[in-house]
Amino acid sequence: MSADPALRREIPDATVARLPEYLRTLSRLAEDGVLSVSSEELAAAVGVRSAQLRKDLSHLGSYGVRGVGYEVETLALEISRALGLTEDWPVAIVGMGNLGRALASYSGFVTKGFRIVALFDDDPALIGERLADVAIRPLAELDARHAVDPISIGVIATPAPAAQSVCDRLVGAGISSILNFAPAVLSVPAGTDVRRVDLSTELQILAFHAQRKALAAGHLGSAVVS
Amino acid sequence: MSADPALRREIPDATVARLPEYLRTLSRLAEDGVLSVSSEELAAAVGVRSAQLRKDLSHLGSYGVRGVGYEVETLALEISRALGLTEDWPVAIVGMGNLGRALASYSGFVTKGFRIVALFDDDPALIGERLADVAIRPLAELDARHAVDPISIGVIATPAPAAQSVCDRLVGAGISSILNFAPAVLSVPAGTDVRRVDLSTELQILAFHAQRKALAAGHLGSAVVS
DNA sequence: CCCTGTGAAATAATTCACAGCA
DNA sequence: TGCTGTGAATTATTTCACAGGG
Repeated sequence: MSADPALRREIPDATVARLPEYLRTLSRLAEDGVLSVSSEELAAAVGVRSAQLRKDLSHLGSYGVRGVGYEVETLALEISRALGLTEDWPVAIVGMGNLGRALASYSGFVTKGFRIVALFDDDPALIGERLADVAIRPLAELDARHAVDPISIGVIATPAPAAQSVCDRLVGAGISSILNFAPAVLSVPAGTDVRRVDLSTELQILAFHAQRKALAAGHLGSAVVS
Repeated sequence: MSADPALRREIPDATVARLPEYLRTLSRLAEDGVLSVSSEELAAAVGVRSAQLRKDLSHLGSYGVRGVGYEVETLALEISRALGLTEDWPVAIVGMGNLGRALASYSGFVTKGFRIVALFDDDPALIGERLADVAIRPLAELDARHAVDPISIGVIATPAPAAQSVCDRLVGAGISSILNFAPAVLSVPAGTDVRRVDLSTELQILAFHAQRKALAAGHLGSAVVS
């Protein structure tokens, strides 16, 4: 009589950000033949505290068994459902350079419910090449392709200068969920959801931590001169 | 008489996570010839609130001018310094498939103070090939390479099955900062800093938002049946 | 004035600690 | 008994709102 708790209640952003990680670890456990895990075990495998894991999962509903733990298969399915991965998400990737190719063959894309249905690039030398069973087509065919068989998510993997114009084409075709790997900030009309992945952000944060460690360890800062 | 405020005080993680984005936007403004910005303008360009921007920057020190704003160049330099990007970070990339190649040529790596000094892959067909002015070498040469000219950060861009053994080699060579793009959770000794980038996480979060929007808009969940 | 930098207030996220069920 | 699920306490982050310098 009521919809999925995962969809009714507000799930905190911080929790949503961790769900993919839980799902990934559960998938690994399932591959290893593990049938059941306690919050303590799963939390350790993921690298969070068990209380946080339980609190996070409580936002999706009650899928554990008191005194026992969680059934791996069931929990993985419920997290998938909460994330929307049980729906069909036809994905198009634009830009078939090294990054686009890496994404097209990235195991996490294919195994997690995303269906790569179209690959676009305007380089004539690449047109017709097949990757992951999909032929590369020129971007001019986007609208026709979208009309025949709608695309839910567009992934931009072009160099930065092309990103905005590609984005405009995607939006123009009616695609409102866009994942942008190009190092460019895109402007889009309201109602379009753009997320950007910057491959160097984590490297910069790693440098920050390395610097702190170096300072704490040996040569303490530039000056503790009196 | 005291070290850099950026390095003395504790900078909140949430702030550190946003600094690369501020820096990127400032770089773009600098390219466009903008000399000065107010917190209001910069915050709008980045997509955060001006109060948050000012609070974040206050953790690094006082680099603004009251009544005027921030000098773009100066602020970019101070953020770079806080992140440790004014230090030299020699980076090695292991795994020269599509992802490794994409990373080697990723503009964000090179322009943000990271120096790619070594590329490794064990595929004999790739040995000797040059990318971004660096020749691909077999991983067996890691220790020798590290001894001659130390590597600060190792980037793993191999398929998942190879990731743990590559990681062990990096750690064995004495590299304690590792960025892992392989879809695998790595175990490392204490003192090693590993950060993982999962290319599908953001796609999953995008699907989550798309699902919510779909539910809110039209067909409201599976049941609001009385 | 205008805009920064920052205490104080409000909100969000995490952790604790235990009630309650299998 | 063992472990989940969750209120309550704690801690972190964000936002407000304004003092104060240029």
